[in-house]
Amino acid sequence: MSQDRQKLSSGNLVSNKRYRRGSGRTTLADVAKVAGVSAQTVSRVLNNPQAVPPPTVLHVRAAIEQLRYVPNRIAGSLASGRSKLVAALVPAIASPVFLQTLEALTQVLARSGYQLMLGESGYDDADEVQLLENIISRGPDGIVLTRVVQSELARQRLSNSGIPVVETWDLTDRPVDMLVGFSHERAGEAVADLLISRGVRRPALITGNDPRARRRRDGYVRRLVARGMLRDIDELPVAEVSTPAPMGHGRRALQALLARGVDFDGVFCSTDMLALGALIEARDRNIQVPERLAVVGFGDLVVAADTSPALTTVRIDGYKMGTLAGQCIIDRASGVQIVDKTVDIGFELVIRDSA
Amino acid sequence: MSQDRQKLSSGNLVSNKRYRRGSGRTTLADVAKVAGVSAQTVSRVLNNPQAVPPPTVLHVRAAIEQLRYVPNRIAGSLASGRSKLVAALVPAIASPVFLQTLEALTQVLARSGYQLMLGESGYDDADEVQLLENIISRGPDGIVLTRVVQSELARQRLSNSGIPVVETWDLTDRPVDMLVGFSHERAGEAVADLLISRGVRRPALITGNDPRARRRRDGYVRRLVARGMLRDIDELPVAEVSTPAPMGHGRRALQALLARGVDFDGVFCSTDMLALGALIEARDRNIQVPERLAVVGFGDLVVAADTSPALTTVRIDGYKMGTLAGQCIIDRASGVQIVDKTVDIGFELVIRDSA
DNA sequence: CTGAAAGCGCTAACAT
DNA sequence: ATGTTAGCGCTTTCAG
Repeated sequence: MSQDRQKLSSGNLVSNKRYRRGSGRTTLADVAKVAGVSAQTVSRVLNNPQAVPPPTVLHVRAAIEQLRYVPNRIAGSLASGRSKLVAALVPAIASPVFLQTLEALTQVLARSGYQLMLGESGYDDADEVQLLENIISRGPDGIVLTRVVQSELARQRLSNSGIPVVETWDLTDRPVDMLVGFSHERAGEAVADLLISRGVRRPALITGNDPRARRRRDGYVRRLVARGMLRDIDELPVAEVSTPAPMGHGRRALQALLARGVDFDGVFCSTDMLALGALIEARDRNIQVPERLAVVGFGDLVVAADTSPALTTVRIDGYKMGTLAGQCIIDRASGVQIVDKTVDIGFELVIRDSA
Repeated sequence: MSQDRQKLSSGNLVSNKRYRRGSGRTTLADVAKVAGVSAQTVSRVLNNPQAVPPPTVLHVRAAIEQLRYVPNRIAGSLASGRSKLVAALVPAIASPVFLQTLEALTQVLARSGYQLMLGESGYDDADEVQLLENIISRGPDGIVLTRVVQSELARQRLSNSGIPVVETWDLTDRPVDMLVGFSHERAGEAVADLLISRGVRRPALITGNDPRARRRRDGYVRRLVARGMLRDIDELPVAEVSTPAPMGHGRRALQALLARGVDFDGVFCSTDMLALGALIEARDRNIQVPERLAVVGFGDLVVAADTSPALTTVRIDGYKMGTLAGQCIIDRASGVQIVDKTVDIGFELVIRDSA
């Protein structure tokens, strides 16, 4: 299979220094030799077959089969400057929130021959820069972030790299590059309005402690105050848990709220996971939902439709965000001019039975 | 910043052909020039600093900072034959089952400077070979599969590639290379025993249709037959749903089973998701769990502990599998001899309230 | 401890 | 339509 490598074997008149040889794996050159064409032609068959007459294509393909040749894309990437790799960064892999986005992204990208590189950024900004530098050094053709870039240094590194960047799951006035997201503040406001319209008089809040949950809280509180339900945030019964919060935290948060003895008849949970926990806890305590307690979640996880009572929540189309983000990068790679570098995909209230 | 590139600028006496130049980005050579050392020394500072005297290290690091140099690992990978990339393949990204494995993997790998490449294999074997070839062509230093390799062709391609492979979440007599998993048959058997020991007389089954769920079913049925609970599988009330199955499928599967009018007092659900759905449906219909219906899940998702009643299930340590798989690859990369190429991490029955 | 040379396997640019 | 040449940016090898 690789006994055909002998270039330089007798040449090199200067000395008999023995510099390293190939890895022994089959290369383009091997295929070219067997097929009786140049390496370039093999490369064309692989990357741009319509530039080669069909008989030649067939012939070369036969040689590829025969040698079981697998191209080395690392070499290809170095030569071409394109890696066909896209990096995605999520705060926490185990969090179900970004799964649909990731799945959509993987699928759009796969269709165009891209592969996904996954990184975990955490919720804090500890080594944002370092992680990004590691990613950049691997030369992806695009970077998708499921959050907005935090530090100024990170944003500089990103734009210096020249790599297309898509920030998602949030909105900002100063995107690094492209942006596909929605307003957490407005989502919070919408939930406040909803609860009020459902006759809730004394709203409460169960929330994660990440920046985006805080902004949902801010929108929620602002609107509650604006509509005269509260004087300020100190009047709101709040249970804060650390992100990412599993369902159990929702149960215990509702317990904690109840234990305070303050009366409330509606609760906005900053994630569906928390809401699910609240729902279970309420049921266990025979608190009627939504009659005695209205519960609203956020995210519209797949499970939300099948809880009992079915969860009223804010639908975020993670799938769409992933698809759009992937499309942005593919478009950019193929030189398409992106007109709207910022897309607000909005959100949607899904009224089910819990509020 | 990159005005220092002039090698060949006046040379090249033969002709003035203008072949492509560099990308314009800062390279190792640029740093070397600024620091007044050779490229080699800069490379050493980056990859093996203890081989360079501290003052030189500092000096070179300053130049790196000054130029905001980010190494090009693609070039490094090509030259060294090591990419510091590890590929992971999961059947479905949106499935919560493999999340812990993925997270653990990402974390162990990140600690050693590796980055994860993620691929979605699907549950069927449609283009296993093609996907693998795509992965292999990117030269990962390891491949982690969250299933056992199906086709003979795929297994050949993998072993020919010479890349370390870890299959996980299953057991087989013929692993491609390394294996970290557990026996689905035995898990099924254990559930049968558990249900019987809890006084269940007429067991039922809600199951996904993927190969591994089938093997859990096989173990379950075999044991039930062996213990005289059934004559054969046809006597078992079974609801089969397609994998990956969201919670709603569990609700509807229980409905379907109930609608048949056949009596049963215990049900093994092939995933926790299905069990959660069954639990909700049972509660909605006022079927007491576990008194009138014992429910057992599989997987021990984080939520399982916080349902009501808390879910009795089979605990699979996905985190451990991910950690071990990552370790296998790191060890292999550092030349450590792996003694046990197959590790059975087993499983554990977690008895809670639902059975 | 440091540097020069060679080459990793491929593709872009140019020439035919 | 196909081949030739140079070079992508780094690391390995070898020599000082």
